[in-house]
Amino acid sequence: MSEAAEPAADIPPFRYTAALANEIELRWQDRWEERGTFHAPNPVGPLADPTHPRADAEKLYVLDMFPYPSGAGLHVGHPLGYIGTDSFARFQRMNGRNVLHAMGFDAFGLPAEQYAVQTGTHPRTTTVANIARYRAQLRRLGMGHDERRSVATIDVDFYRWTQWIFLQIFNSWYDPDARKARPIDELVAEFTAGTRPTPDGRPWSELTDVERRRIVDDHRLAYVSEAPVNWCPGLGTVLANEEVTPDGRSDRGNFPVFKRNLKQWMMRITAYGDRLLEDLDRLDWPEPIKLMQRNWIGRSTGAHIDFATAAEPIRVFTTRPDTVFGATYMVLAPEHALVDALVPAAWPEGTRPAWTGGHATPREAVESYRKAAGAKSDVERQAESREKTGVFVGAYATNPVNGAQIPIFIADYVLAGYGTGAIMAVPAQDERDWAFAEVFDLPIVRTVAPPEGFDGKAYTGDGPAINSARADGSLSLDGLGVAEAKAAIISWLEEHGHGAGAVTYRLRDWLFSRQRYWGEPFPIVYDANGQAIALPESMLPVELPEVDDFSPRTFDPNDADSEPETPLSRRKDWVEVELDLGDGPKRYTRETNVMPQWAGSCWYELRYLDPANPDRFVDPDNERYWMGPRSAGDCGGTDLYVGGAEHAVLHLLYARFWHKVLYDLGHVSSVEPFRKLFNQGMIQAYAYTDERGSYVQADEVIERDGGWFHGERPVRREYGKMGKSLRNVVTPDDMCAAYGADTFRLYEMSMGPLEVSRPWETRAVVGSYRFLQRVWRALVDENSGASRVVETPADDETRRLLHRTIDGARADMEAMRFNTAIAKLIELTNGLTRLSGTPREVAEPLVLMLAPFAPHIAEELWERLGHDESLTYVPYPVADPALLVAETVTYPVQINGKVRARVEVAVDAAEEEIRREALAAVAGSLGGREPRKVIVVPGRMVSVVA
RNA sequence: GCCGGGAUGGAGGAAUCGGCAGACUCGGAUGCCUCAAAAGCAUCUGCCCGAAAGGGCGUGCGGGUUCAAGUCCCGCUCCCGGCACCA
Repeated sequence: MSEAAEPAADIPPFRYTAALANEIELRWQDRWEERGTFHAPNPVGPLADPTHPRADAEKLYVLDMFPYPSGAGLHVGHPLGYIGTDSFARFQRMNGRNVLHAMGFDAFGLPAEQYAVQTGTHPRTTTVANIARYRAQLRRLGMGHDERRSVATIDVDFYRWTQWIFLQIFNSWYDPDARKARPIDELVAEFTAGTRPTPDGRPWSELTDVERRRIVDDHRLAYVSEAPVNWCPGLGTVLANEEVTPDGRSDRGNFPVFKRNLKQWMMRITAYGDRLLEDLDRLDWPEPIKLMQRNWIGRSTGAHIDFATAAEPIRVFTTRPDTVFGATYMVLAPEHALVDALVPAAWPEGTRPAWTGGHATPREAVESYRKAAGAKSDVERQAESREKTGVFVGAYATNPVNGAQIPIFIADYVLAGYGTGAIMAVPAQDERDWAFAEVFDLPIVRTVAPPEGFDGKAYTGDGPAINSARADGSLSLDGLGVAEAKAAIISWLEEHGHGAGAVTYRLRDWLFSRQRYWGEPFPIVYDANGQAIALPESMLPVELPEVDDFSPRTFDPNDADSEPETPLSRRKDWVEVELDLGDGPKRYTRETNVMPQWAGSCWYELRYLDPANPDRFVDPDNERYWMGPRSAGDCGGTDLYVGGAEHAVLHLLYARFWHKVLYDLGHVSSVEPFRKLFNQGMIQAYAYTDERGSYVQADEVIERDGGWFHGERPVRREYGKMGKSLRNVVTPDDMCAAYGADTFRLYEMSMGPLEVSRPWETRAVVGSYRFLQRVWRALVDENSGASRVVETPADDETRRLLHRTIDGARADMEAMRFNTAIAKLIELTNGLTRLSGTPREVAEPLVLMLAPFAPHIAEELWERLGHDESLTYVPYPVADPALLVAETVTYPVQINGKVRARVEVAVDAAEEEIRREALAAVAGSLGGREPRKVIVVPGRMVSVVA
């Protein structure tokens, strides 16, 4: 029988127990809140405070990726990054910085909406409750957040500015000559003045209003366009690729999914491709993340080449125009617009049976192949990457450089969305083309000589061009390297009107509308002509209206031609409005899509700076102070941004894009939103399944005899996420109850480097608890509660240990190596246990160094040391350099790489003396022989070669 | 398949610039305290041989460079993350 709830009677009354920790923690959390301890003063506006001790200090903006407040609350994995940033922020406050650290909530999103569809509970109700829970949990962990700045994306005062930023983007165009976004009015002015030609060359004055409107809309950074999506009539929604199963059905409900075009709002992020790419060089981000963004943007240089056909010419993009003499066939994406015009009535004379797919006519073959390709999801098209499929369309194209007639195929390894959706196939220099050529027995002509001994198939490397000359001698690339050959062929193509040098990107424009309820409404109405019109700023916010039913209208699951009807579209009284937009009252209909969840996370870091500003999304002075460039050439942005690597591409790219638009339009002074990025690892956990494959409660599993058991039954262990369904969740609340928040924080920071993922292990938490107990015991007598701090100076050894600790801990803290900083604090503390009392000159710096990790116990001990004020703004200890230098150095002496002896010599000993001492120490091992070589590395070691 | 990252004791990890591998913590062992247990404290704890002294081996695997390699180079294996066959 265990009566664990009752503390044993003989525990000393003043021991640091979980109960005492909880009492201390709740008290200090109240005190911090009352005193506004973590309020960071702004330069201007309601949060300005010239009397604040850090009002004139150097600033530091520390940012976490804000969470989506899920119904399950936090588990121990979530706060890892938050504890890291809080520890860093607290350290930097002690270094005199004015630190801004706040936490908001990314609160629009699908889970609350789906819950609402199921239960009828308004997503706002659920979300607001979840946010309250998250706030309470974070407060309980002792986060030093400025709670005045805690915003949520669902707040009307927040999303009115999300809408405002949308309007800025809508009312802008990208000027490629200026390389920046400019107000759309300036474009109109240029057209009107005739300084910018219209697309078809007609004078602006001769165009109708609708024509003008169309030209302008084609330039906007936010625009409406047909975009291919996964339309699921059975659910009435568009699905993400990951929600579509490999056989083309919906994950939820198993309905058919159709890939088809729908009218969608798009953002012209591709206009910023080059700047998003170039400015990566100015960011202090992990190289792997930058590389992922570079690959995602995927800028490639090459050429467009036009291949003549019986119909219109086929334009291809290629990065290897130098290999055009080796183009022996062409491949179009099955969806390519030109395919229908190319297909003849019958197979041409001599068409090989293998090319027809067994069909009687090209039309049949094409349609059958398209159907098969259309039914495949993108995932499946990838999975089948090895087995090349395709079909001849029955037509030929002319290779412009040598006049060769080359067959045209369609194949799903060519994607409609990249480049021009068509390729010239050069099997000798491209592996996929080689594989396809092998399947269809197509000719292979090498145009780059592979190196001697090359026995592979396609050769993609550099080498002299071969077989690359026109018969009439007017063009020859032979002998040129790849780079020179590219330059030569591009100028030939340009001269003869067959093509031109070109750049393409992998990056595509951003699909920005969602056919859902729980998101920001667009500040857009449509007029009688169906033209999108931006609402004026004065009509913001467009509030999300209440609806009876949160689900979209569903259709017959097989009705591929159905059109989405969003929840908002059913509120006819909201959709139909009469407005005066400057030309008298008229009737309009509102946009009934909502924005994607990304919208709020694209700019929330700016709102933290000025959360209550009613006039602007952020005051320019506040933005410049917290995020502005620090020097010429600096890109500005937050000083630190911590979050998981799963956002490496989408969120971080979208947020950079919005920020750059705001910069171009003069609304912010920083070029980039996040100057420095740090990717924290994930806390993972073991889960256990029994013989039936059901999960068993993980904390009831015991390890014995090299296996795992739940009761008497053996269970299997798997490693991965923490989750309710896996029955392995451990919450911070559990840890606070068992040990207190300080122990929990300290443990998370000491488990390993912040950037590394690692398994959670509850039984190891006690190590951090014991450490805090030892610190407490060093300063407080457990039996009497009296101070154990003595005013006598520390002995020399203890003092040197202290200063080595300060020196090392400070360096570790600067570099966010919290685990090794904590190890050093433990060593210092362990060095105090042999003393009968703890000298104040050691106790005070120890408490201060502990404070970033375990702020509550540190505040409590600091108060017991006789200080009235919180230690939040007390300077972090500084080491005395004189005490860091040892008097002697112990040199290991190696013979042939193995340590055979050690010698201790004075720190300033001459090399000759070290050498003499070392040789004397290993004389026995050498047996009188002369060493062949002796290497003395000052301060390190001596190496003898026998 | 491609791209990126990683692999160190029973476990998490340390070694920051090529210079003593295993700091610190968990777990384990032994002892002190205790009627007993818990808690706490102390000592030990990479593997193998050995009673010990001592010796040998050792940072995923195989090579290489070097007086010296966890660290650098070449070739593999496995694990984790990302992916849009990107021409």
